[in-house]
Amino acid sequence: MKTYSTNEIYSDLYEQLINAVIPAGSKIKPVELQSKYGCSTNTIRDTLLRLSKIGLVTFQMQRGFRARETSPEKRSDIAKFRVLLEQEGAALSIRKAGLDWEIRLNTAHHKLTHIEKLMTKHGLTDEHLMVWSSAEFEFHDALISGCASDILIETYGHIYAQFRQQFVAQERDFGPNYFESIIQEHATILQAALARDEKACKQAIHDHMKRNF
Amino acid sequence: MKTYSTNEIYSDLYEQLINAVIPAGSKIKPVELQSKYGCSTNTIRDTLLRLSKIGLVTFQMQRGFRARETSPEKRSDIAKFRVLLEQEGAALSIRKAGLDWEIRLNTAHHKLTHIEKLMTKHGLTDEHLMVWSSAEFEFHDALISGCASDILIETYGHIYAQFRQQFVAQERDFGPNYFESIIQEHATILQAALARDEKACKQAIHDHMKRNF
DNA sequence: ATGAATAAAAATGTCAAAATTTATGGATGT
DNA sequence: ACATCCATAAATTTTGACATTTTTATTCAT
Repeated sequence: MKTYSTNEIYSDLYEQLINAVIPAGSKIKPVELQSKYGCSTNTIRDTLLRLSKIGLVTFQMQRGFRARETSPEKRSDIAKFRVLLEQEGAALSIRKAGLDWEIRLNTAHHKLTHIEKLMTKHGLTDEHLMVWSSAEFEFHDALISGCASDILIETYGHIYAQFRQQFVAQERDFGPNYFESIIQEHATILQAALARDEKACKQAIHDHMKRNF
Repeated sequence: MKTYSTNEIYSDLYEQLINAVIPAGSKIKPVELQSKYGCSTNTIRDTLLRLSKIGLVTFQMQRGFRARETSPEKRSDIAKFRVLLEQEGAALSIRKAGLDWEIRLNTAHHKLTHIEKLMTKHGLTDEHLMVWSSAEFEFHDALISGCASDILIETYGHIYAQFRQQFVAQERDFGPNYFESIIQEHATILQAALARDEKACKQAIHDHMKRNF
């Protein structure tokens, strides 16, 4: 049986929360995870406190931990907030960032479309979805990476994680035309960003997310 | 000697971080706090992990805790980000909120000016500064409280705390005309908000903070 | 002197168990 | 049937000891 280092426990729980293996809103009891990870309850507690920093886990004194709850209102809320941050980050990047930002963004987009095309062809395995998931984050992260605001980037990371947690939970029709739309939307965002068109980029970000409002 | 409950330890450390009694960037060692609070090092660790959620404390595996660092760039960064969130929160409130929001805001402003006038008269004791500090937060919090976005309000709270931590640290001339300007700025924000003038309100928020950019 | 290597000290992380608090289920009385 | 109380079980928090890692101080060779 596999043994886990503390960092691996963190990553593993992170993945499970992001992918709703631990469903949003469900209670998380250190005692139950102890045996799986082969460590003390205290180590689990420690890890869960660290996960509560990014907001994937909520914590209340004397009543332990929960995977952050979800509801239609909360999903809408987080989607709108994500748009706000991403629009601002992208606009600042367009205004301030240089060539290396363009390259970073282009690279991330290239990787992303590569995977997305694979997925439209072969359908979506769990493994593909995992890779896509991180490529998608890297693209959006690259988009705002030239904004020169550490706190915005940090916060965006948290919000993106919560967004994933909330939306992966609910079933969606990942039909073939779903990914085709997504591919188009990402391309539009990229184009506007590289053209240094602030307004168009904000619009494209909004359009990309509006199905989640 | 006073004994501390865990929640009191949390609050006490919170205050010390906000008011730079624990200076920004300094190391925080559980062993040293243990004796003061009469508990085990582990309880301190637990509390510090919880404080790291709001960003007052940074944590790195194997190298413990620090009060979040500060620098001119970081102060500028956090001030601008605070403006972004507050502008958005205020604009949404203006658009969506009703009478109870107006009352809440008005009440908070009334309390705030009351204290600010006291301070211009009698100079500023540490105790006054403490009261002012929380009244100032309550005003700004009330301003965005009608935005109907829990995640925005939650995030704003964290950012406001970090803002305090970073700016209280550095000396400022709290001269008599400092507070007079502040009083005027708060009044301008209030007016614009109650007049439901989104643009003017955003401008007033920007002007209120721009000395910190 | 300078810097790498090493030893000593300090700080941090992990554990298992005890103490505390909260949740659960059943008996009692209305 | 319904609520209240109590006893029991379960979960959470705290502790103090121990293992590991990092930091600091010292030695040694260049």
